[in-house]
Amino acid sequence: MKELERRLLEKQINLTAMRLVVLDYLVKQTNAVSLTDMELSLEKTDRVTLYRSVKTFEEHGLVHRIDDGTGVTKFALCQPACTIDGHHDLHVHFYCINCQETHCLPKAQIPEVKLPCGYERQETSLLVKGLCSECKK
Amino acid sequence: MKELERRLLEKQINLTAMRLVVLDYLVKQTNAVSLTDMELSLEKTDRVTLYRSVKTFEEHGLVHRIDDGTGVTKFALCQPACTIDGHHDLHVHFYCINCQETHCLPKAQIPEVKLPCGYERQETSLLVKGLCSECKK
DNA sequence: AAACAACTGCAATCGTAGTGCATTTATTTC
DNA sequence: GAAATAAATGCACTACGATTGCAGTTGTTT
Ligand SMILES: [Mn+2]
Ligand SMILES: [Mn+2]
Ligand SMILES: [Zn+2]
Ligand SMILES: [Zn+2]
Repeated sequence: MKELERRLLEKQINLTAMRLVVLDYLVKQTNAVSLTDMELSLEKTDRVTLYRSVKTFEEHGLVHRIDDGTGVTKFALCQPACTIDGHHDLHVHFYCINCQETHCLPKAQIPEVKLPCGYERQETSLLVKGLCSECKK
Repeated sequence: MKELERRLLEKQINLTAMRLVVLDYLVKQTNAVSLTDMELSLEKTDRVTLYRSVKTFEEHGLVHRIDDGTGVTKFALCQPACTIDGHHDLHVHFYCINCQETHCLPKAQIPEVKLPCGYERQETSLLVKGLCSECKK
């Protein structure tokens, strides 16, 4: 439990019961989750509070949001490098069209992209859709 | 005008007045557009009909949809290679955080991504956010 | 011209994101 | 430790894009 608290404090996020519950849930996930996922798994939690908890986490560099093309935003824990000053992780995300799960692929870094002259890059996201290793079998 | 008709027939899309209007609009755009953009620009058009026209265009490989992270789907004409059998264009998309326009960057191809063992790629999308050449000046 | 298929337009629904505000809980100040 | 202040929470409600149902229209076929 101390581990969860440490993780919040490390990112300068005030401790609350709710946030500990949310973080506890997030660390147990093997794939990215939506607000609805959380809402269904964590009984007795208000969606808006979840929304704001995750938003706080995101602003402090504890979680990042993932747009997997489904129209529903997913969230997952960040790599340690992310701080309140910004997200500094550039990994690929994968959406399985069979099981419909969204995974972070931290080992697959997003390659540098050559932009046309005059364009300035600030963020890059790369999404691959296909079959995950489980569904491929 | 014949040009527009040819373009629809080429993709095996039946000709209708509405579809010609929509295509005419699309070919004049320099950036990706949302349904709302079309709705506002093309007076006297029903949003649902636009929705279905664009959907048909997409299914026949005439336009592709772009998820630029704003939560609103954008559309743009495809490169010629796309057919009813699928979209075969792998270019980068750019969202300008200043002018909020979304551009296709057909000259910036998406590099190949190494996936973890067992994953099968089917589609890839790469979005860069930043400042476009106009807004950078 | 009857029969059929494709297309269109209006109404209505769905689902997620987001805001406002009052209440509760935690922290600071005296 | 009580009052004042700030932060967090929960409920109600709004906003808006996506999508469906269905009836009416238009276009084709025989
Ligand atoms: Mn991730
Ligand atoms: Mn494009
Ligand atoms: Zn899968
Ligand atoms: Zn711009």
